[in-house]
Amino acid sequence: MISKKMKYAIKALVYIAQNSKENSSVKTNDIATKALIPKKFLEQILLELKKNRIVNSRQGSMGGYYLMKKPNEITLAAIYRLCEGPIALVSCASLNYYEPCTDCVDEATCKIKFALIEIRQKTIASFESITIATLM
Amino acid sequence: MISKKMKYAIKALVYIAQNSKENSSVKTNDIATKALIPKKFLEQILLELKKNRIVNSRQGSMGGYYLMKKPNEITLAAIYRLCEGPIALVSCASLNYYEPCTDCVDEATCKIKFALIEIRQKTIASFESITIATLM
DNA sequence: TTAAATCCTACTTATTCCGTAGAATTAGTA
DNA sequence: TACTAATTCTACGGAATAAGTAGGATTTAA
Repeated sequence: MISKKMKYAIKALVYIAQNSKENSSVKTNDIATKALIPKKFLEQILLELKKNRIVNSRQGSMGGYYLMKKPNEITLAAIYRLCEGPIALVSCASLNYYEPCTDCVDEATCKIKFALIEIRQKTIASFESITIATLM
Repeated sequence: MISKKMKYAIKALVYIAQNSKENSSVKTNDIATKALIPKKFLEQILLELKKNRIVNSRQGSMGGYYLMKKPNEITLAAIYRLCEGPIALVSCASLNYYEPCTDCVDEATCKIKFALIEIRQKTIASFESITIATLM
């Protein structure tokens, strides 16, 4: 199960994608009330999305958030990595966040690792097939 | 990422599968030392696996644990549900543990839900393709 | 200058994770 | 019958994470 943080991130991105006319930005307040997300929590999430260059923002009274990529370029895989961490089920099967297991008997012959690498590949494929465009 | 509990459960089941001759059982102590799992933690995990009829046990000095199903009948999906809960990424997309979202704007038209149901199907398929037999 | 927005940091509260401890129970064996 | 070695059961505890809250600092359009 994903965290509320990730669910809110998805909902917020979908809302922004649906409600931004050209050159316009969407206010946190709007997103929070329309998409039913606690506002202060949403602020933090949007800041993190910004740090990861998925959205950008304008400050000030006409400010708000807008997407930095096209909706079909923002994949579930990217959002997942950002909110939940590695997609692999164990760190030793992760590509981007590889770490050896502390309790591994013999990594070279570990069949669990190889099986979980296969699972990772499939999961990445299905997470990359879903984008914000899919969800609008 | 899966919990240590689930990882230990997998390792323990593989060890039991590999080390049980006919009608023999495998001691917690053996599993713990050979598979590098904290013993007291392992005890709890095995008890839970027993409660879910994946293993069974004999008490007493010749006691220990043995599988209640064939290795190729124990799927990663079953172990996951037992250790981690629902496979679906959100509860409203879950088959066995369905619950409506508290923050849903309109469940009937929610595209996130439908997308995550698709993901669930694919995840279940890949989790069911791996069994203890695959990992021996 | 002011109102309205984002930005930043810290705090809180509850839950889950990862074990540890110790005693009770069971069963084989001398 | 007593001993021993195994599982079973229940509780406890520290650390980390989740899900927010709070309050102010900063920025910008009007």
